[in-house]
Order: sequence, then C-alpha cells, then structure tokens
Amino acid sequence: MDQLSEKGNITRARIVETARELFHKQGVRATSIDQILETSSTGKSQFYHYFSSKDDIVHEVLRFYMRIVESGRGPVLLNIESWDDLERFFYDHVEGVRMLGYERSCPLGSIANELASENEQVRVDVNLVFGYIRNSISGFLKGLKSEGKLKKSADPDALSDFSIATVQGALLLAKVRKDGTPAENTVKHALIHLKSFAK
Amino acid sequence: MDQLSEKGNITRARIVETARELFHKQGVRATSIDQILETSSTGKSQFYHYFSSKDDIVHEVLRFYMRIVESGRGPVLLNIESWDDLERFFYDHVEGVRMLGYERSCPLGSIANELASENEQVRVDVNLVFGYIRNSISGFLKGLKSEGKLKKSADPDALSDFSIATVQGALLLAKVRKDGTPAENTVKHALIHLKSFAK
DNA sequence: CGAAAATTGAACTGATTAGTACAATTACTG
DNA sequence: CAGTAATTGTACTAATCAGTTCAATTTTCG
Repeated sequence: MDQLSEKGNITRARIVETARELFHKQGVRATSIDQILETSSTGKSQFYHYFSSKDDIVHEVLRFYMRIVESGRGPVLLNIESWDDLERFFYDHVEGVRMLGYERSCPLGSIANELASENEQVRVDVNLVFGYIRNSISGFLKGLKSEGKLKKSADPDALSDFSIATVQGALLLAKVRKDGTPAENTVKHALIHLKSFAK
Repeated sequence: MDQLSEKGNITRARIVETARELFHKQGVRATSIDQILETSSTGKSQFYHYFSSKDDIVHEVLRFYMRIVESGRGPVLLNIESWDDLERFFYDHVEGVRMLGYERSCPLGSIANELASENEQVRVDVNLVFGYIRNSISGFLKGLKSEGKLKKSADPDALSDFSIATVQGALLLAKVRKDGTPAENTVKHALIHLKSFAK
C-alpha cells in the first residue's frame, strides 16, 4: 500500500463507511464488492488499491468499530462509572435498533454470527471490541466492590459477560419480533438483576 | 409437486437434513445449492423436483425445526413444568453448543440474524418457533402465579422474552469467545434472576 | 405385463461473484 | 517545470451462483 494522501484517505474512509453500513443492513455475504463501490461511487481499481480482499475490508470495518469504541465517539456510552451509566449502556443499544426500525441487530454480533466460525480474524476482531466493553463494565463493578458497595458474592467478570449477552440477545429478539418491547423487557430485567448485587 | 413416494420422501428428507446442518454450520448464504447436493449425494433435478428455490428450502428447514420443537423430539426440553425443567432448558442449550466446539450459535437465531431483515418469511418462521418456546416458559410461570408460587410483580411474558434473549446472547457469546464459560455464567445469572420471583 | 406417474442424471444458461491488468490521470515535490 | 508517486477508469477473467431443459430410468398399480 502506498502512502495515502488526504484525498486517498477520504476515498478510503468513504469505502469503509459504505461497507460498514451495508454489512450492518444486509450482512457481509449479502454485500458484494460491486455494491459497495456503486453505493460509494467508487471504482474497482480504487477498492483494490486500498484493500487487498473482501476479508480485508471486513477486518477494516471491525477495526473501525474498535476505534469508535475506544475513542468514546460511538452512539453508546461505554465509559461506565455509575449505575446510571450502566443503565444508559443497555438502553442506548435498544434505542439504536429502534431508530433503525428493528430491522437490524448489533452490527458486531451480526458479523460475528455470520463469519466467526469460518474466519478466525473476524472472531478475534469482535472479541477485541467485546473485551473492551467487558472491561468497562467489570471495571465499574470491581470499583464498586472495592468500595464495599457491591455484595461479595458478585462476580464482576461473570456479570459483564451476562450484560453483553443480554444486550446481544435483546437486539436479536427485537429484530425477529420487529418490536422493541421484548428487548426493553430483557434489558430491564438484566438491570434489575445487576442492581440486586448493589448494597 | 407430485405425490411423494416413500423413496421420494427419503430423498427429500435427506436434502432437508443436509441443508439444515450446512445452514447451521456455515450460514445460509455461505451454503450453495450445489454444496447441499454434493454433500447429500443428490442431483440438481431432484432438488428442484422437491423444492422450488433456495428460499423454499430455507423455509422447509425452519418448518423442520418447528416440527421438532412441537413434537418434543429435539435436544432441548421444551415442555417446562418445573424450575428444574427451566434450568434444563437453559443448560441444554449451552451443552448443545459445547458439543459442537463452540463453533456455532443457535441455528434459528443465526438464520434469523442473517436473513430476517430481507426475508419476511424467515422472520415469521423463526418467530413461530420462538413463540412456541415463549408460550412454554410463560405457561409455566403463569401456572406458578395462579398457584401463588410466584410474586405478583413477575410478568411471565416479559420473563419469557428475557429467557429467550439470554439464551440467544449466551450462545452467540460462546461462539465469539470459543468458550462456554461466559454462556454458563449468563444462563446461571438468568436463572438466579428468574428464581428470585419464586416465593 | 404395460401404461402412467414419480424420480433421477447430465448438460446447459445467463447472471453475478471476487479479483486482475493496465493505461490514463491527478497531485506532490524538488 | 519536470519527474515521480498516488489515484482512478475501463475492460477483462475465471469461477461460481441459482435455476432450466429434457430425456432416461425406476416405481406403482390396474
């Protein structure tokens, strides 16, 4: 790959953003490179100038999500420092799929579900993002525990995995039902359970 | 479609079973009809004799799951009449993905996640199965409630959706982590929460 | 048996796929 | 301004895709 000029960076970013949107909307395998190029008004030579393969752009889309999450610029608050923050973490996700008409689930969960068994890089990439979120939640819970504000029986790591899993399941259920109610009920009960460990 | 002879039924069932396995293993879009035919040692004319399209066999695979669930012949106990049954419902799912090396999530959730937004029939089909499971769990909880064995604040329908979502999320997380521990923790905490409504 | 119906094999089509080749053009830099 | 590097447009390939055609074979049943 050559050094990128400002113009090159813009083109590259436009391709990544278009791919990200299409992967979320319809899945990776349902999205052809030609469709990414047509939607982003880009030529094929440009695509293969910036990316080496379809697997490569999937990887770049996942790295994009990782940067979003790390930088805190995403639509979901991930810097969790209070019970209110944790509550917002859950409800931001439900609100996110509501805005999209309950026609999509989690963009990361979808890609992982579609490709993780056949593409180890995808599994690792998604794991990195999930791991970051896991650390964010468990860090909050561990902090509470050290302050004596969480029951000793509470396992922060296990409760973090529980949180991520319930969000993933809630978003999938919203998509299957095309209705936010089951997802809202799911995260509501997940929060009740988590807060039951507070003291 | 002509009337099916016994031989025809066997061929048809072989195709459905092969498609079901491949869809679960690698996804629907990653599975070509040619691969289904090669794996099941069947010719293409046979496939289009018994099924009208790829969408059609996806539908038939989902109907197969529905029959499995209704008949109680599946690997997961769905006739839930006690807390032990409900506990088994959760752990059967985790055990199911453990047996497959944590390389797959829920076969229905996977197909729904991949296709529900673009194929309404798929969404409806998966909803039928999820609805059956939902009724099974909420029926048990409603029974408890009428016997005064469940807190009045408990909402059986909401808790059923919570149960289905946590299972879906747990299985996805197991696949992403290639490890059963987060899924076990998830269903363990889901059960603790559900049982907190018992009295 | 013998005819009708069900089942199957093999070759084919047209569209779409990921990826390549290569020349043309634009932008940067000394 | 001249040369070099970055960027882009067009045309292409070989493989694979879902689906079709049609004749051959097997099974069923009076």
